[in-house]
Amino acid sequence: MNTISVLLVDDHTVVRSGLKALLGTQADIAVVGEASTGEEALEAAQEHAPAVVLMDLAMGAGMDGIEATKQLRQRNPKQAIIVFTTYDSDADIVRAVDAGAMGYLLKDAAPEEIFAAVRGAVQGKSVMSAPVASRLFQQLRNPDEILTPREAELLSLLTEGLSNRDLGKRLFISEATVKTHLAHIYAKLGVETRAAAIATAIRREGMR
Amino acid sequence: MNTISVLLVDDHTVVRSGLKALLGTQADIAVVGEASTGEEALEAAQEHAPAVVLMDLAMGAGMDGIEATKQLRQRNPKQAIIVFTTYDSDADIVRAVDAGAMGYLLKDAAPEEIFAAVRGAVQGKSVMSAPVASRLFQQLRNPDEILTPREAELLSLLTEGLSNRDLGKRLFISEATVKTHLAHIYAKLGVETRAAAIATAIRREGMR
DNA sequence: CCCGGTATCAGCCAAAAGGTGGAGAGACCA
DNA sequence: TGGTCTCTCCACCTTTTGGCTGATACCGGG
Repeated sequence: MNTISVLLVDDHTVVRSGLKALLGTQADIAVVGEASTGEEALEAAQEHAPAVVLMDLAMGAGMDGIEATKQLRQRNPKQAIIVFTTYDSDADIVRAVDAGAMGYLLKDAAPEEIFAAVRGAVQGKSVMSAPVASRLFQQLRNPDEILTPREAELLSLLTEGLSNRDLGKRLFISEATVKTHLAHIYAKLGVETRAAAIATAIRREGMR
Repeated sequence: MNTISVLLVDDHTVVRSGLKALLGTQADIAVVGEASTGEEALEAAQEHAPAVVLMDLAMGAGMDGIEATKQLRQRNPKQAIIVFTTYDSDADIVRAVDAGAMGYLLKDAAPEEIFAAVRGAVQGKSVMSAPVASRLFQQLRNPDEILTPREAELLSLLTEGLSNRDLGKRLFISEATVKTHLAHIYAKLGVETRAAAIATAIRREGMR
């Protein structure tokens, strides 16, 4: 069996060395490079031609993991990329899949899960952590919850704490229209108040 | 020079092994134990009597890092504990200091920073990452913004999207009292609506 | 060509939230 | 002991939100 070459992309030193140590225990897996930013990842991929890229989404500065994933796939459509990140937000999962990620692991994944994901990726298999799979499933099962572009725009402004009047001014629509959109958003999110909408929006689009 | 014994507490396998590898490069530092939950941390500290504990705040399940820190200090007031976590939230920093943490590092800290923190901790020195220090400074400079315990409690429930009535029921106080607290919170946070309060609260207490 | 989805707007009414001002009780500290 | 902080509560009033119903207009697919 060929050994699988892996490129690590993460801005946290400890995470990189942890992954390296972990993957080093496997005879058929070898870390051939590391990068701490999206830009470095592109260079390193060019240089080492890794079979699999383990990619963090949140990079301290510069190009983020999603963008790096897109560009890597653009340059080499066969490149296998596994997202390896801390939080599982609906938005990130969808964006990662769109960008062309083969798998989506959370950082608290068990070592076996990580090994399986790396081995699966070279065979074209998708592996993802259970919570991620569950969320993806939810997304597919609840198409009701997908907001229209306008609604999403409004929701995003809503999380800034704006009032209906301000939302109207900002979007050049009447307060009545704002209320209509909000009612739809509440229904889709399954909440009754703007407070709850903001809470779910911020939490699901990003963290925890 | 004596070698410094260190206990690692983090629910992420990769973070633990990364730290272990990193600290292993230093002749005067030795990892004597690992724990993935607060409960395990207490046991391990009892068993290994480490000079320094590196503690993650967010533990997947069970006792969190703050609570574990408190209890460790209670059992051994001289125990040096360094918080080592991903995000730097104002609330967490204050709570960690209250709980008795000696230092506060972010996970993207440079290796040298981590070594310095460990070495400093055994000498009673506090070391913290620059962003953390900056936030602490802000806290001290803006005492207006520090919420009372009750207000903080209310704010945290507020971010769940509860109504005033529900807040009252949950905290066993009248709706009038809820409104009073909210008015104070708004003033301290510099916002005018609950929506904005939730937005700032969630954003500042936790995530980027 | 009609239908479903989207985006826009209106009016009405009830409920919730916010602003103002005041007040009493307990804790803590100088 | 007097002052300050915190937590609790009240009344009154205005503004904001949310629920409901209904309407117009555009667009794209069947």
